[in-house]
Amino acid sequence: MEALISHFRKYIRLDDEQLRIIESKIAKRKIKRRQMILQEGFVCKHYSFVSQGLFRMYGIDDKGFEHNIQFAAEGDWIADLGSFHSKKPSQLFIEALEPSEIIQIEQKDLYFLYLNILKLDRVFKVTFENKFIELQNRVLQTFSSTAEQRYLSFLEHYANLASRLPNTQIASYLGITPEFLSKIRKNLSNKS
Amino acid sequence: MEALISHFRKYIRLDDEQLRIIESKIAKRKIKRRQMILQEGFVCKHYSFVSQGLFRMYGIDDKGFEHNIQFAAEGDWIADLGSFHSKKPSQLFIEALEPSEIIQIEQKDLYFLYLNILKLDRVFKVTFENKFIELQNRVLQTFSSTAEQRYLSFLEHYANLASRLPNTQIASYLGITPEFLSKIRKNLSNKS
DNA sequence: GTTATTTCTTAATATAGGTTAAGGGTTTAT
DNA sequence: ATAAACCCTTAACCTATATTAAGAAATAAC
Repeated sequence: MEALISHFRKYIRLDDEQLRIIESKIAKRKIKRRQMILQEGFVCKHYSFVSQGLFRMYGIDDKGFEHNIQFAAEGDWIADLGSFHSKKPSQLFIEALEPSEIIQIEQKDLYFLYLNILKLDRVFKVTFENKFIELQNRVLQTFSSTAEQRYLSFLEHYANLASRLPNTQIASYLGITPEFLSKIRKNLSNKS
Repeated sequence: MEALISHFRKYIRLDDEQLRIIESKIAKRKIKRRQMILQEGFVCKHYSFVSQGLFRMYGIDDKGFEHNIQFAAEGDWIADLGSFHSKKPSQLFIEALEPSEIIQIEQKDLYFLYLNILKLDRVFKVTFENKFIELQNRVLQTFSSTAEQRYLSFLEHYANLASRLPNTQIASYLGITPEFLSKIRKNLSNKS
């Protein structure tokens, strides 16, 4: 659980009593490669903090194609926030791409923590604000750059992830097919 | 200033002293149609709360084309959050599409308010979380639907905005050209 | 109320990226 | 160690959307 506690401590100070409360509300889980922690049609019941491993969140379109909307590695939170708060069935899947370990908080427990440790609002305010900024850049880039530019920018910006992900998964995140990514990679290697 | 105060009161209770502090840190401004409140190359120095009117935030690509990344109408916040917090020059523009009125908070004042009215963290946590959910849906939709489906979904979901915006602006938000939107609209009217 | 500016539409042509299909390479699980 | 599953690449053909250009319609400014 240390990973989560030190995550919180980046933003706020916590006394022993507060630590005790937090620890009583969280649970550690080991997740196997390929295992889903959320499936379409189910309500997203947990926030999951990744202490080890790698996940993807994706949706499936009319034609059955998957579209990655987010990856989450060590130090990231992952959940379908819409489903979590509305308690409506999710349209998304969250799957482990590597053997992983997560720390989970249930909805009622998170609300309890928000009420009893007011500073947690700050932690999550900052987290959501940063994620929003990141996503907004992604939207702008999607509309204003070619697939090749987006691929290069992904490699540069997420070098760590890129080396752990199959190209298939990167292509899906970039909004292109694996075949087209392959063409891009060939072009790039010819250039240099 | 009432608009902003009642916005805060949707989320938290504020006593008279807190109201006084907030009111001392905010400023009302009238903005003309076409006026920019942020331009590329400048640091975004304010959070702006729209009490009246309509804005768009956009970026410009290599070829000089504009891409709308967000609209903001009554009750919305608008700012380049990345530039605001990092104090680095923005790559974005924020322009009034209608004669408008905004309530602005400067960076140091917002930080002061965060320190002195802790519950504001909750207000902005919820705001950012909701904006994040919305944006994530937009990303998924961008990759998994055709332009026609996205247009229909925009009309349905943002009926209010749609009726106030020229199609040019909607097209830019959807990531397509005005010409192609025109073709889509023709197709739709033939269908029905 | 007129004029200037912006917005919308149409149509012909062009292109980034998708689809299909198939073979070879790599991982993974046992 | 081996079989099974997955992943990557290539190539020919296809499609959604872009580009260019130009006129008509609507809106804003004076």
